Amino acid sequence: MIEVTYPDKSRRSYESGITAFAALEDYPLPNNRTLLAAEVDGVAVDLSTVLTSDISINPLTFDADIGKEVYWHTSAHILAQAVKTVFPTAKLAIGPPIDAGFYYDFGFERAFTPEDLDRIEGEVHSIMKADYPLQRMESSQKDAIPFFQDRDESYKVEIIESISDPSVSMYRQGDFIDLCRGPHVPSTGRIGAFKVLSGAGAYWRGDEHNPMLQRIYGISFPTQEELDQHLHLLEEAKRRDHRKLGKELELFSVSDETGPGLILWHPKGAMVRHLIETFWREQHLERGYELVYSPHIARLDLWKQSGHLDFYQENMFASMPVEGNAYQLKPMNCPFHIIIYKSRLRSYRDLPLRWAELGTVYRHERSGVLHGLLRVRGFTQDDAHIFCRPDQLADEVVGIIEFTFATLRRFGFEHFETFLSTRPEHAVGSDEDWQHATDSLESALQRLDVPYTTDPGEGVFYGPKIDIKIRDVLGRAWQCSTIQLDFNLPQRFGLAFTGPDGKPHQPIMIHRAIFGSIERFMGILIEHFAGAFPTWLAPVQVKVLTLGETQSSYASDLVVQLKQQGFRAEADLRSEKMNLKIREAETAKVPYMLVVGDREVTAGTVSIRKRKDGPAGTMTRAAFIEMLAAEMSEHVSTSLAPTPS
RNA sequence: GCCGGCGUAGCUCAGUGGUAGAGCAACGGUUUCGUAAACCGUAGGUCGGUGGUUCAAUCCCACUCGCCGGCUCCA
Repeated sequence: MIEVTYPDKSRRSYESGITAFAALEDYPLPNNRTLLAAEVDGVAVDLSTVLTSDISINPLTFDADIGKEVYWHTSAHILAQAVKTVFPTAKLAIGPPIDAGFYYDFGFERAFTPEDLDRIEGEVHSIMKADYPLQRMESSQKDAIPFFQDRDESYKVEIIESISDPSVSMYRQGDFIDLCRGPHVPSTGRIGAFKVLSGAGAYWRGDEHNPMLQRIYGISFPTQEELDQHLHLLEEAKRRDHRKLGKELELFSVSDETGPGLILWHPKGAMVRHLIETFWREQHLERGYELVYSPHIARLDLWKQSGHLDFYQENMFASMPVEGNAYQLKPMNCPFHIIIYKSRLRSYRDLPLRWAELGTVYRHERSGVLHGLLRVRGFTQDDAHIFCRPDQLADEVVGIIEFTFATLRRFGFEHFETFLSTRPEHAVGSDEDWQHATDSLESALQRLDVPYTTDPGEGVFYGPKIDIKIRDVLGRAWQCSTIQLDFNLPQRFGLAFTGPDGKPHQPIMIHRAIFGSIERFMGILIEHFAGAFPTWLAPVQVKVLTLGETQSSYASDLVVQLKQQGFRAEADLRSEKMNLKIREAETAKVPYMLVVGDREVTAGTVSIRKRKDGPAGTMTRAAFIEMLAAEMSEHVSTSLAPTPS
């Protein structure tokens, strides 16, 4: 007899040799989900797995992350089976689940066309309908290699040869057999709704020296409704694309004539950026930072000393000769702040020093990776460097984390994921330094009750770090904020402060950014708000719309009054119909439209229309200004909010 | 950088081996209008660039520039 423990802590005894399915058969599942697989002592397994000892078991459905992985992994196998049916010469590579869906890579002599994908999807549906059971088969490497050699599956052979375990597993569904660790759902009919999304090129094992494979992306869900919902989300993301909105709302552009990855900020986008930067500067001053500025180029020697020339050169633009000396366009701001630090002797009493700069840097990104505002070649980091004593480190990190979350919340983000990355294999700095630094980061997170995930070995070579990802309104995660400790640069530049003992000590350097890059953050903001910025960030907050010529002077006067109060207002005095003026103001995502006709002029009022909500009543000019000021003060620091009259 | 797709008016797009069209925008006029597109007219393009094939290229070919989707996630 064996004892099985369930997630609700209940226990049952069974004859040894029952399957996971039998143990879970009548266990209640939430949300009317189908049982897909099981987790036995924390390991995901097939439902057909035989249980022979005391274990704890957990049913896996689509609602669990691991359940989704299993589901999508099986879906990838179905995709592969379909491709092999339609194109028998395609070679199987790999087919893992990803964040949303899965892909499968194939070696094939040409790219798959949309027509190919349609045919493949048709075959996928008949495989689902056939409801083939997925059957696990164990094999030795010795047997598996010739098996896949016979089938001309050279990638699979290569994979088997790289596996250290002498035994491997394969899965069969119908006449399709794939090397696979598993687990899988019991049969192909368990997949409810399936969509082949797109094809793309991808290198074998992600290495550009390897052959290019043909990747097919897909997604599947238990129900058609969930699939439709997901496809709708993809459409929504497309609708919010910051590149599209950036053009429509005249925020920014990129021009062939200036070069790829270099952003031109148009007046409206520049206004939003100005508001963000002003807010940023004020917040830093309030929190005990000082502002610094540094030049865009520096002697190449500086970059030799910093080490960037050794380990970062491929991302740097080529240096330029100036009167016999080589100068370098900066890819980073840190060396400049370090030189400022070194400009005089520093006492332990001077620390911490917190220096912030909106520093514009230039990096040579490969042409294929450029993407709107999200991946560019010239961008402005909201950079800060903190120089502190080891005993100040934990408090500093706490301050930075608080500052970061407070700032991101101001921009409408509410969901975050925090990661702590520890020492990688190759690193500078002593074990004690790493230990102290990592402990400080960890204790700061714990003091603030921030939930976090540890990524062992994922730190940068010069120090451990905390990364914070934000989730936007569509649930997409974006990495923006980072807090990185650095043992390397202080050492390279010989930074020191004089301690109470009169001796020199090495300060700890913290690099940190909240937005990461202003360009990228604005791209994320545009998508998060779908271009409809909250009032405090809207480039135009109020548009006064006149019905006819007779209200022109009233409207112009009103705009002047609003501007005097610090609001961003414009008037539309054209002899156009009200419907058109409203349409254009709505399209431009202006938060407040003030309709002005003879009635309003006579009464000294404005008729308010709120963006998306429609007409919102009539009030006096003074009342409207007061309302607007009240709304602003809720969202903005004092100096950005206009004073109510 | 690599694979695939794409590049036609300011924007969104149609089109053909015989040197190009629509809607919107712009401009001129008419209209003075109450909560998401009034009407008429005018102008606007060496069809991304360079070279080649051809009697003839926006169309076919090569190169080049740019844009889009991808290129860690080890079965």
